[in-house]
Amino acid sequence: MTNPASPAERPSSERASRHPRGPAPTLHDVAREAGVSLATASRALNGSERKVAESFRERVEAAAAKLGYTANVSAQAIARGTSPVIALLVADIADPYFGLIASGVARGADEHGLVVTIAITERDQEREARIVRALRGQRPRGLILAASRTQEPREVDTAHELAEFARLGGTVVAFGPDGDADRRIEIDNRSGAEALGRRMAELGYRSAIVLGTAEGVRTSDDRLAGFRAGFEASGGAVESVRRGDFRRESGAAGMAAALADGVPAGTLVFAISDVVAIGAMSAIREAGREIGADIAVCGFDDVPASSDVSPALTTVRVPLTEVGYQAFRATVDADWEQSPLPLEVVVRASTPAIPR
Amino acid sequence: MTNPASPAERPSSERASRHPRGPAPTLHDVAREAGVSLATASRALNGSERKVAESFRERVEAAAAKLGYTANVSAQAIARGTSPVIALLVADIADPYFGLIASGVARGADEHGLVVTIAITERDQEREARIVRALRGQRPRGLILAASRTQEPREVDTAHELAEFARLGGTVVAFGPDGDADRRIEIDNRSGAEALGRRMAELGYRSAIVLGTAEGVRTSDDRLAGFRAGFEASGGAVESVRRGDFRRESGAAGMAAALADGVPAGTLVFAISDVVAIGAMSAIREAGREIGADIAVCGFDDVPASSDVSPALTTVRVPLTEVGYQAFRATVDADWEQSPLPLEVVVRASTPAIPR
DNA sequence: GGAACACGTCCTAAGTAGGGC
DNA sequence: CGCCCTACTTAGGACGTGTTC
Repeated sequence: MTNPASPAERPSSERASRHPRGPAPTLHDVAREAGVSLATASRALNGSERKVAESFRERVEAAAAKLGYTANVSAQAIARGTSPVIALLVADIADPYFGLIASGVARGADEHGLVVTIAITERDQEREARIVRALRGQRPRGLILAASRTQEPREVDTAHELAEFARLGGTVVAFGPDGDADRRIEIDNRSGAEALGRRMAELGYRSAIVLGTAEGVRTSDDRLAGFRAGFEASGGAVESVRRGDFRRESGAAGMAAALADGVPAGTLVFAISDVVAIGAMSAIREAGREIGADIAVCGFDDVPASSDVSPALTTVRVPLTEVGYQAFRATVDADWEQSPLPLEVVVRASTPAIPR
Repeated sequence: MTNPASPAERPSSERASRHPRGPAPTLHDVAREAGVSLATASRALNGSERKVAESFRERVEAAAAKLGYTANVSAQAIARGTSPVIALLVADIADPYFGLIASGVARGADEHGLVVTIAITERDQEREARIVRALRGQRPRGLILAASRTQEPREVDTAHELAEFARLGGTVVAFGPDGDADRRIEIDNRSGAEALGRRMAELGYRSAIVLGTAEGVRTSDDRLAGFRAGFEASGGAVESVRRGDFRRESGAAGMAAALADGVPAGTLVFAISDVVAIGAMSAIREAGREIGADIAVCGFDDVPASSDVSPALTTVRVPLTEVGYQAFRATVDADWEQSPLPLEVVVRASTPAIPR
């Protein structure tokens, strides 16, 4: 008789597989294989500061390799009281804005041997609360809230979840001025938009339409206020503000509505983000108008697509990958301080200078 | 004297926080608070099929809510022998191709109450092996390899890691014909590209330049072979193939090189992906040539940006979010079978019909 | 419904074997 | 010889759950 106590037959409903199934080798198995004690094996592989003689270490490592051993992270997490994961909450991972941020977070995590778990909030407060609560169960080292949210006090639910999360020793990093977070990543949307507004006025624009999101969303409010301040201080006037969300379709719809109401030539459209601006551009084109000399468009973020549309989109460059990387650092570095995140106005063909 | 045995002072190097730190409430705490046994609390909250009297369940739930209890996922993972996570490996999360796939995976995971951990392979075999190995420690339910890889047999390293992963009961889902995976998501790149090639020939194109990636990358090989078959069967000829990678810059560089060698008007450029095609378009524009009547361009994927560039890019639509969703299902459904993933040629302005 | 064990790891205490001084 | 120092071993508790009896 061979070893396995109860091989039994697998229920046929189980996934078919060409591989023989079996339990994962444990540290115990490795120790036995190497002929050392459990404690030594533990020290040799995932070791503390205590030293292990070279010959023993080699034996243990050889045994581990032979058995294909990998430490059970869950078990380590329980024993150590902390698990090597960073949770990242984004509104929509298919949006390049969040894709770039995620990219930066992932790079940092990789450098530190941490794992990134990602969740989609869809900018829904209730969903967000549910997710934070579920993620709390993972006992992550840190939680990065990248989805910009409303200015209004968060519903008690999420605030409570975040507080609870922090109480367990996790660091909460939020984008923007978030009262419930331990640390904040500040993108100076206001100044960036202000510089953009000034620059547009300098180019000769005097009348602008703004495509924003619902009032109360910080990112949108700041960009809008900044743009208005800069544009009006230099002689421009914001004619109207249309509200939508951060999606391309929202930009197209908002622009279409504006066009239906009539948009004089020489008008500038400022969209809250490049993605929205690109949606607006498609609406302008569909209406048979021209982008640039006829209707000018500018956005915010400098997403890669912005330099690929034509005419290329004028925007404010935000170093999003760097932003993500910093958010990660904020999560793990004890004495973290935000490095400056320089924003830069990038003028392209979508906003030609108006000849006087 | 208050309770805590050794409050001690925290080392000042520790992260500052406005929240009092403390251990997470455990099931034990909940049971004590509710005045029931541990087993009952466990059954009431994360319970198996066994019933718990309503009055007890209520008491337990009330206690849990009061204490802000959340089950420790790691502990559950150990006890149950499996953890509620799906690992997703992509080459580059900032690439919209993977962003869309990730979006579909995340949606599926959310529906099933699973967590998605994401890792970046950068299409580096060694990195991939390392990541799979590290992820194995998490004992995830499933592993999705979305990064297309080379056709050549994988280095022993990764193959072994994958086999080991499967042996522990995890399902490996790979894109393309991957011998080491339990399940495969097949995108019919060849047929799609063939249809595109035929269609381009029908539009009147007779001469094409192809921008591909290094030989051996399945996705690229299939698309290239399919395009060539369709295009040549209908009277076209592929003049040259330039190799790069899947990034925008690669498309720009490849196209710039081609332009330096001379590209006659009426030539069609087929790029291995939309992202590459968009890079090529920028190079064409920079060279002072016109996209469309002069040099036509088509791509593959139908990434959102493709309909936003102008002229809009002709391409093959791949339902990427659906692909991601299906990859997720393949991971959890016992009797999964791939549903058809229809590809569709989308002709836009970047490939105008050539008047004869 | 409860008591007790199992899951895989880390950690500590106490003991032991060997080497150099 | 006795001493200390080092690096091992054994034994067992702890972590928070799920799951027999």
